[in-house]
Amino acid sequence: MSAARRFYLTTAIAYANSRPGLHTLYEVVGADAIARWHRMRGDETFFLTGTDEYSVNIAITAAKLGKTPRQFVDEMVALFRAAEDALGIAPDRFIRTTDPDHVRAVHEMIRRAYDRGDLYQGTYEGWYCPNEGFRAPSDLVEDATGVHCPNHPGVELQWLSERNWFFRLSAYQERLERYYAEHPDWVQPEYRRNEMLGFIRQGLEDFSVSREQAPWGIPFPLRADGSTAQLPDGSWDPAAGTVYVWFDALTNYVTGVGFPDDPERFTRWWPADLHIIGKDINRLHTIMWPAMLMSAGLPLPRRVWVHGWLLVQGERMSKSRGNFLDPNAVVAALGTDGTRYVLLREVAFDRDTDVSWDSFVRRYNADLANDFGNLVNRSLSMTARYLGGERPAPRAAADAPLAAAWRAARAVHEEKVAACLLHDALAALWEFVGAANRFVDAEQPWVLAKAARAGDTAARVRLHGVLGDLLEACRLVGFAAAPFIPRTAPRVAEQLGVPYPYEPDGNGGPPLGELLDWGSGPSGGRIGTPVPLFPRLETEAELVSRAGPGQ
RNA sequence: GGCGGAGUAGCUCAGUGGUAGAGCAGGGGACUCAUAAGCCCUUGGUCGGUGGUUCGAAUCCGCCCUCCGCUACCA
Repeated sequence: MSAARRFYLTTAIAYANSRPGLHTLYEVVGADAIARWHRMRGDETFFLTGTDEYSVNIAITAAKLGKTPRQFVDEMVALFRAAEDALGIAPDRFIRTTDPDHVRAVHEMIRRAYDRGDLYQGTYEGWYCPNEGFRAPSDLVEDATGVHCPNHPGVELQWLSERNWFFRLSAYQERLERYYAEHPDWVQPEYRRNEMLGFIRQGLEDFSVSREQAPWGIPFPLRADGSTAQLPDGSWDPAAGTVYVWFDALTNYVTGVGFPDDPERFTRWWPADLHIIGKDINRLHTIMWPAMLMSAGLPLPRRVWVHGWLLVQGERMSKSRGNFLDPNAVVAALGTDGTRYVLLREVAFDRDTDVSWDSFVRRYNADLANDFGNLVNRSLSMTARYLGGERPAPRAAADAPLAAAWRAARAVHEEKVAACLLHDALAALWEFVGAANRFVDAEQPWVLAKAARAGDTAARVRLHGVLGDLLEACRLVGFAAAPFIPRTAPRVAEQLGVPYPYEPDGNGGPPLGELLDWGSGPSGGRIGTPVPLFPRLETEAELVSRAGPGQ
């Protein structure tokens, strides 16, 4: 492990068209855990997340509610931020595409593309659904009454033709292929990379980057002749149109670290180390975005991680399907850390996963209440009862069976976090929790305590060693899992009677690695009061059976 | 249609040539420090189908069935 370095990671910005769903925040929770991991390791970390707020749909929705688009998105953003607080998410910046510095960044990206010769005016035409915008021909259904949008079959489609700016993506096919070849790991998991490579090899078409008839958007900064569209009073000529989604949304990643206002800060943080995105926007991030950056003369992100979806009975959890879970409701039931743990352990970060309340509750009870929570509680209770609350030191690593198990678990855990396989990372940690629970039953401290009370000195020494090892195991898991359960980790430390040197967002304190060596905790002292960390939840079935007939 | 992937215990999955595995769920047991938790044992699968290769196949090859991902302007 090298000395502190800088680590910049981002999530996709969430579309602020309605209240947040758990499936949207899942990605942010995962990114937050990775960000905390880097902060605690001592890396200088910048974690960016935020909201995408411009679109025709948002303007329409706001109008239906009798609000201005700005009022509407302000309300949605407040809901996103509240839900993220409830989930313990601590970004270094929450960016909004409506932020003033983002407008400057978008304009600069467009100017650079224009200067490079990658922007030209052309005509965009196609079937337009008033509810959804332009639809690809492959997305349309045709019947006797004509062509319809599959999502709004009753709405009449219009054939629209607009004069728009286009980005010359076609010119980047070769450069993208070369970049993929020279950076084989830059899109992960590998099968996602292969999909994109296949797409590139099919040939790339230019894409439109402006709209004439979408007033709720960032003003397009250029006129047809390339001159500025800014008016003498500083405002922008509406006749120049607005920026369409690609430049508007993707640019947030550079805005977030100072582009173009603060070149020094930007140079320090860019390129991003990691973009975390959902599989539905892979193409935007691994084909269009790199081409845009090449056009702007900027380095490309080092890695893009493509996660899967949360499914409900095999179907994608989504706002439009209406089958999404309210993050606040889940937090109310499982707690902040319970929700974070269950999301990141139960859902595989590299593919789709079916979820349900039942799966969440079972995972919470099995892993948090029964395995880890109870391990901490039983270890502390025995220490209080048998040793009067004095915390014994763990045995030397060579003499402690758990030390070897820890060494193995820690190595796998660190490897899996680095590989973004967060579910596997937690599994490695919990395998060690299982080893600690088996250790308790193998050693039977209650038998040792009885013998010690009867004057058996060897039993007394062994009791101290066993309980010292157990408390050490609890400490190590508590700190290693802290990026995933950041509000519980300090409580673990407090109950164990050891200091917790990190700030609420994971900054400060020594490099985490120093605290994860067996025996690296403070010696001596007393434990705190044992309090269950994760109260066991009753399943729906248990509640029903307990109520009994006629109740 | 093209390219890619997957079908293994009730559920989620691991297992790429040598007598079928894990976790959870279900059943039984011994214990008692603990959040009626933990620990031990255990029920359960002709490893999608079929035909081959091989001394031997979940594992390699052919065909078939089913499912999924990608196949450009909703974000």
